[in-house]
Amino acid sequence: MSLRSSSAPAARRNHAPIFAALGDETRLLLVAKLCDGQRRSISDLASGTKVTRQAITKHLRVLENAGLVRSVRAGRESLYAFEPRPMRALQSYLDQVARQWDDALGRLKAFVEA
Amino acid sequence: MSLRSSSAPAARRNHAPIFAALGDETRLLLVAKLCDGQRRSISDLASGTKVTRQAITKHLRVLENAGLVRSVRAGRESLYAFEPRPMRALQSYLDQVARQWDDALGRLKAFVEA
DNA sequence: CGGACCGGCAACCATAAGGTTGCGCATTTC
DNA sequence: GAAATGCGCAACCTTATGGTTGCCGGTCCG
Repeated sequence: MSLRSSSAPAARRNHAPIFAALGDETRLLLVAKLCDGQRRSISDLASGTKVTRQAITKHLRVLENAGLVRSVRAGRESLYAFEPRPMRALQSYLDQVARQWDDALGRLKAFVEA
Repeated sequence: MSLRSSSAPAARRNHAPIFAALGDETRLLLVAKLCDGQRRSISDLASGTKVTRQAITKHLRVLENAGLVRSVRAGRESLYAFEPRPMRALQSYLDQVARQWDDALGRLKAFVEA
């Protein structure tokens, strides 16, 4: 399946927001903190960063809209947890691109050696 | 190696711009077109899209600054080629995160069954 | 009950991002 | 040489993004 087949545009439309959500240093930090499986509160996640709690809240919402984290309200605090599915989707997308590239190189090599 | 080890911040600083560069539908389309190994001119890449040539030029510059493509001037046209290294870096970063997540799940499972 | 803690909401600000139009300059092509 | 093609640059516009401050409502704990 080529990346330009009929289903590819949908794939791009789906993957672009996830890439965008990961395209920020602060959000990558949040993902790194959360992917150890622990649920964490906003204040917990904000401590140790240079920005305010509200900024972290905004970043968490971006991640949540991309499906990369999930939040549950627990008493007075809301706990965030990592959600692995979108990143697995990115992995297979990158694998597709890499495979396409390797195939192209393979054909070029075969052509040169012919 | 944990994602929060001393070298992890540098990794995030390096990877965030690449994720950001891929976080746009139009740029994902450009990457998909280019990862077949063919060099293409700007006008070529712009044909078939809904935006103007200048918009495509801007997107190509973003991709180039992220190291995802390389451009060579050839006569009156400038040809763009895919550059695989940054995406390979993203692959291993995503693999790291996934591994960390899987390890955490494994520990949780072991704890529950203990 | 009263204070401390957690978080949501709204307003606001500065800058970046994505896109357009217009123009000019090389390079091809006829 | 003249027309057409490919591109870069600059100006401009609109909206998104990342961040802040201030305030207010729950919730927990003494």
